Amino acid sequence: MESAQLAKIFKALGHPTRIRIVQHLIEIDTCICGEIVGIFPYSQSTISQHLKILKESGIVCGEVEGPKTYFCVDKAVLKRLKQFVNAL
Amino acid sequence: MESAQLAKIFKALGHPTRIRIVQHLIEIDTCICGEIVGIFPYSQSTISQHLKILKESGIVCGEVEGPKTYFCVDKAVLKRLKQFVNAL
DNA sequence: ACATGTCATCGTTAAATGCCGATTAACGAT
DNA sequence: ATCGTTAATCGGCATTTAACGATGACATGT
Repeated sequence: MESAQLAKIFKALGHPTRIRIVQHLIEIDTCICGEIVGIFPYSQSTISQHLKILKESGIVCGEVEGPKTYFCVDKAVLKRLKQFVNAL
Repeated sequence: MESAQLAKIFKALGHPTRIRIVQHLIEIDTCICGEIVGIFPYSQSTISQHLKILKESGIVCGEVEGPKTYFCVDKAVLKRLKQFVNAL
């Protein structure tokens, strides 16, 4: 992985709320935006924006199912991230 | 480690140049600011600023030795970072 | 004492970020 | 066809970031 792509992932994780979203997604395996909105003291649009950033970095993926979108952590990307960090 | 401190480290690594600075510091073990300036196409002030951000996150530490400052990666912090990422 | 080398900091600029409320889009149920 | 639910996007705002050149601080060599 090149530093530009890695930087994007690190940048995405460079916000407390987004770290906790990722942690929650790993625990829960998958969940919809609305559930995450219920956990944090931020508006729906803000959480949606955070999810967009996480998605764009590649660490999280979302699957549209009807009106809902199911989010989950991309395990392959997470694995690559772990490999990179461990190689440091 | 709490998500606020971790986010700071991730944020610090959320820039391609800063990732490469950290990689270089790990390879070289320790080096002065001027050497890093010579590697990247950025001004001395910009590199100094990047080093400051890395230092403030805790992942890098600098030791003033006369007119020079020797930078190196804080291995304890790096270890904690690895532990956190691996626990994801 | 003075010049040199090394680095941090200041001031500035353009761009990006974080947050919000409001709007829009799309689906499912009535 | 309309309504409620869900989520993405838009416009706006204040703040932060990334980059630069210029300046300042300090130790060392002459």
